[in-house]
Amino acid sequence: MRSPSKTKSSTAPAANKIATRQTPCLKCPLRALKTFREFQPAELEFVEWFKTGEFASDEGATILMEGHSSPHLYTILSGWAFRHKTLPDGRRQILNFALPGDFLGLQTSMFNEMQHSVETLTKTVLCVFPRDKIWSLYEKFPGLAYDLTWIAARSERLLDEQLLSVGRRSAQEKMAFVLLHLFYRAQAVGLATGNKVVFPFTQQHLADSLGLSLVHTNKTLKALLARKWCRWKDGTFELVDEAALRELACYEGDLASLRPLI
Amino acid sequence: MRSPSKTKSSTAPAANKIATRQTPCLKCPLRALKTFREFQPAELEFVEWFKTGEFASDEGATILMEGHSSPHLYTILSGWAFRHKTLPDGRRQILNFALPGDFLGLQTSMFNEMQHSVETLTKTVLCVFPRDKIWSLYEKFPGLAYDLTWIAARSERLLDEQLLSVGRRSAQEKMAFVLLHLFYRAQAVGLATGNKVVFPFTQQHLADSLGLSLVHTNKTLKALLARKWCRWKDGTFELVDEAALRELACYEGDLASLRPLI
DNA sequence: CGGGATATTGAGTTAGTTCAACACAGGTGG
DNA sequence: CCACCTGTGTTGAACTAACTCAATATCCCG
Repeated sequence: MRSPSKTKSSTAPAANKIATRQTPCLKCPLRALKTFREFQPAELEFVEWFKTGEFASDEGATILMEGHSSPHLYTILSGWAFRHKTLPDGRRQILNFALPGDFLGLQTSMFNEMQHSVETLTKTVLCVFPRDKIWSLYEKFPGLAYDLTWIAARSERLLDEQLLSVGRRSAQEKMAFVLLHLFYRAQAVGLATGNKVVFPFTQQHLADSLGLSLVHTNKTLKALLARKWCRWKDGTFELVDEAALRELACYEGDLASLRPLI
Repeated sequence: MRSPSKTKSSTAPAANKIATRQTPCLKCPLRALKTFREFQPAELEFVEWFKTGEFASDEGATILMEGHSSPHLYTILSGWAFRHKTLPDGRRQILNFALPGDFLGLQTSMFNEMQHSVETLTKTVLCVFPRDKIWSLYEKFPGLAYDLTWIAARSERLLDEQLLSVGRRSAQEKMAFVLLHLFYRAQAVGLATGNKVVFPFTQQHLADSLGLSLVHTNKTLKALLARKWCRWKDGTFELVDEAALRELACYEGDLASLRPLI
């Protein structure tokens, strides 16, 4: 049996929280991105009403916890986070990473209890929505309801891809795949500068995401970087030979279609 | 690199199809099960209208194909199927299994193109819904719209669990987990007789689901069966020591909550 | 009877794991 | 300012879970 990955979540449950209202949805910087679909004025007004505040969190904070429920749903306004599950002995699997524009806690509103945790990788600002208002969304704004289903279906799609990766790709392929995938996603929300993106996660996070041990993740990463198709130094990832990486990763879809932002 | 699992889908794309209307939703045998929530008369009437027919398929038939789109959504009325993805060189990952009451093809209605395939394991009867009618569901029946999101969130949950399994459980744990999981799901839709269920899949399917090779799957299964906590002979699975299996599998949730049936 | 799909088993190989040591950076308290 | 600590990254060595290859046994079906 594999030994648990002994990751200490550096900070204890969420520090510094601010619940002040700051960014009006109308001026949400994410809406400007061409990644997101445009809203009707009425929809926007509703979302404005739906949003009850913002939540600023430190890095390494646990936003939602496995086995607990939460009265809130969240959208990431800025920052990175990740969803994960752990086995009783501590082995951890990162399910996926969450970037600005991503929705968190849909399970909360559907099932009451979360079966995974969410932890931040950076300082993060979240838009907060009360789950008890969600029903009025379904009643009054079928377009937004459709969007919610769309969002859930999209996560499912990402998970499918991740599952294929963890189950059937070799370590090197997995590595190439995840780096490329995260690069594309970051790029889609405007986090890329040319072919560079700041990656806020550690090798331990990659290991837990890919289902590999830390040591082997390190060796695999080294081997991949030695190919010179990408660089990763001082927290910054740089894509050099996209085609070569895609080939290695068996990367097919682009997953970067137009999406809603609730 | 692992070699592709050379699985030949026995039958070519779907054989014998019958598109006659047979089971009125009102008398749907699945609705009788306590697993599914009750519908309002108006909802039922709508679903009746939404459903355009039934589709009877042979075993081993491909219902939906990766990279293609489909004008239909499906619900399984009877039979087993599975969703899967493949890499260019043929390595296959089974994403999950689908049982009666499960919804297929939500991705079709949200994204146009499927990124996974769906294949039957047994003779299967599917309820057919045209995707172009789905919008009226959102407009007129928020309750059903909510259900659709619920269904998508549930699949996500199952995938989370599956991902944890493939990424972090040992072969033996994976095996125990998947058998237990499928037993529970089959039981929930009335396919169990006492502690026995007919499992229609082969070891190759298990291998592709767990991310293991066929040979190792066989050896792992043998070793598990040698523990006498369950039996599997002539296609019938029998649960003997549930507690022991759960312990081995690190099985936690039950995933068998009340659900909608569209 | 022959062919195809499935299950089984043994033997050798390898990808990935575990253990252990060390290097480096940043942060803290004396 | 230094000593110390903790989180992160690196590397080598030994081990093992899982893989590949290959052969054989069944069974079902036409």
